[in-house]
Amino acid sequence: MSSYDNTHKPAEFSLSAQAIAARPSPYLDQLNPAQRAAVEALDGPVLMLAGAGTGKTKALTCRIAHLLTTGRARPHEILSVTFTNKAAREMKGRVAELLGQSVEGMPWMGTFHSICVKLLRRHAELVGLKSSFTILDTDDQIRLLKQLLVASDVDDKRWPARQLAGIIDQWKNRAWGPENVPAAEAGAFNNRATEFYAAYQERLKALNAVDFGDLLLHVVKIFQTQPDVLQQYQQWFKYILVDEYQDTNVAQYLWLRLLAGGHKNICCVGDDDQSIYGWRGAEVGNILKFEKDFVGAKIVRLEQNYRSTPHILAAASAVISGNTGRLGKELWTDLDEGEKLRLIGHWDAEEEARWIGDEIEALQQGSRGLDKFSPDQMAILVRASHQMRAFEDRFLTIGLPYRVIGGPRFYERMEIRDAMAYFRLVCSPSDDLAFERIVNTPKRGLGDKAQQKIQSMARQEGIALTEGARLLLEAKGLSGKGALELGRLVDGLGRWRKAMQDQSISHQELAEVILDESGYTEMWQNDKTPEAAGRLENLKELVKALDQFENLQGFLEHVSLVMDNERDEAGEKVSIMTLHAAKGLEFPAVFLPGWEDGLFPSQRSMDETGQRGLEEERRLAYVGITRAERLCTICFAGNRRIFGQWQSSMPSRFIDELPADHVDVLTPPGLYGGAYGMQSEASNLAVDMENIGGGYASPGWKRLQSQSAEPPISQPRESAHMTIDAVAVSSFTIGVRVFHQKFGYGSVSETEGDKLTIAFEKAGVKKVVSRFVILADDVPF
DNA sequence: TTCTTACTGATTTTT
DNA sequence: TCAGTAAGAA
Repeated sequence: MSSYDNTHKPAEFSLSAQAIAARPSPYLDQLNPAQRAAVEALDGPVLMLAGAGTGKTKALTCRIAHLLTTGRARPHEILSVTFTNKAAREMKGRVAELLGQSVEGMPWMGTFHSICVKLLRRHAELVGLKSSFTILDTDDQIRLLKQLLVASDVDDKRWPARQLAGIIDQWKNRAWGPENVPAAEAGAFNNRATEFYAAYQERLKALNAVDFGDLLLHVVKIFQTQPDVLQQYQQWFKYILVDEYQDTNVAQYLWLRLLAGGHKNICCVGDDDQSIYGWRGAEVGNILKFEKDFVGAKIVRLEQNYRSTPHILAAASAVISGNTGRLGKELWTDLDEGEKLRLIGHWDAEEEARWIGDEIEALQQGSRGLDKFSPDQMAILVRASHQMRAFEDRFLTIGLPYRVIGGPRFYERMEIRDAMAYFRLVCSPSDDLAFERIVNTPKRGLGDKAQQKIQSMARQEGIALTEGARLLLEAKGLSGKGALELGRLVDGLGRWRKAMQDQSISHQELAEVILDESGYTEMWQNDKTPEAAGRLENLKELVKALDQFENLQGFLEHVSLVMDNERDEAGEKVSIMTLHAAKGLEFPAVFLPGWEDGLFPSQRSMDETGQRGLEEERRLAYVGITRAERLCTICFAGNRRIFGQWQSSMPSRFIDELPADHVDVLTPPGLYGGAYGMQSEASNLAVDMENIGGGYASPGWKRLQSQSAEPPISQPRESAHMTIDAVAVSSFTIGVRVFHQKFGYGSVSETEGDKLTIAFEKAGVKKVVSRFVILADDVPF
């Protein structure tokens, strides 16, 4: 049967286990040699370097199946960690499929966070918490910090709570407690970050609450300080599997190291080339130094790609080869050659969106000489979400069905969070954060002053806000509408709580009653904004989701970690998403717009983390290209409106890194078709392309572009030739009348280097780079 | 207290 | 550009 090394068999390899092991393992036959090696190397540390599209999940799930089938471990002895709930679900499903039975018995398959919740609920008292602790999300976290800042008289304009939250998160990612922050880092936030960090942790403890970072950190702390507890789990988890290891942060790394310290059977799967979450604390270093951390580690490379054509792989490999310090992989495929990548430049983002829209329609019809692609086989992957708008606008006008993936998660929506705050308050009346959130939502006439009275009453008596409110009412500390409404709220909370305890109605009905009687539903019904209907819809969905849980309590415990945005909108639609959201997905045809320096690679990335940032951007490019199965189209635009300002840019330096042999350069029809009335002579392609971005001097682009034998798609219709004059900067002085391609006529009102402020007759006052306007007198008519 | 208007400042976002 | 917030008006 399998070929694993017998000398590594555990001593307690019992007869029954052997009998189980004798069962056939047909799944092994579906694996290629590398995958099979990764599956069969069961003992000791293993690093599975799985390139994009190499069947990583298959190997991982087969490994679990193999552990079970060979009797190495029982389902509850395998710790299997992923980053997302989606990945965990998929893994569960696929293991079940392999084994032909459900894996309900794998309680330790889940996300880092969900597993930590489970551990922390068991051992909460060891870090001074009660096991009923609540989990705060980013929103609660920021509001809490804001309170601390206000209490310390910090101007939260100069020092926003959001920024402090970011700093604390980063520190938690690196497993630094308030005492451990290195002196070199402590200068952040006006030298007060550590101080507020400590205060924040105090406050969390008082509220019996944790944030996402704490979930890991507390567990690590327990493991570090309670050897007996650690040992118990080290022995319990015979085998550990980790997905997306390149995305682990320091805290997660420590957690894994501690847990793997016993049996040392840890298998980490990842791809250093797909590490794109460095800005969130992920440490590529973790995967790079795996061999050092886990002595005797076996490294298996999965390099056969089943997803993409050779052209696509060649392009991806060429781009990623620009990075240093890689573990190194060479993807290959035995698929047919397929289409080269396509590269095309446009005048601006609208033109880019128009062209991609047209192209998608053409591909649907099969009129590009290729197979037909249905809309759901095509995706547009952008660097930044603001790029999506142009596509949405365009697709709406041409009636192309699309779906945006990503965006705010379900449970992050305002209405869901409000509703949950009500539920929280009913379940635990001392949840002050929840109380603050909903006292005046819907509007009850309880403004700052009334809320302060409640606060001071509660603080005086050392009680929760709900109680404080009750006392305040009894003491007649409020009057008028506010008093009446607050009374109704307090009564309501008591009534709902009682109903919950009596179990007189189902928890679903209770939820509806709460939302109705509190006036929350009504608030949205009376709302005239276009979103209101959707919000009511979401609330309905929330109530529906309750039926998967025993009671409100159970729902609240899981919801913050488990509810995601998996709305599988039916229908064939083109997907629009960020490159980050696309990781792990694949599409037959992929469009990668916005490949311009400054946008992609993002200027900010490069400014903030320099070379490291650039390399992460390059990995993002690699992720983007490798999403494509058969057709990959890269676009860039010469001009883009960013924050309302027109900016021109150079094609991305990553375009220079594309291998010319694998790329077709297309000619944008808009240049000739006169979408903007701009005409040029067909033979003048090079000149015009230079003008698009304002002097495209990038050598790679010139090289690619000169190779292109592609004739113009459409011929000039009119003879009027407009030259964009790049040397005329000096002739733009204040008061001069000028003409701009897009904005029309206007007069210069200010000059600043090569930037002009122009009052356009139709388009209003704009700042424009001088090379995009010409003197009105020179307009050839 | 709440509604309105002016201002500011802005990637990526698994949990 | 536009969303989210902060200070002023009813």
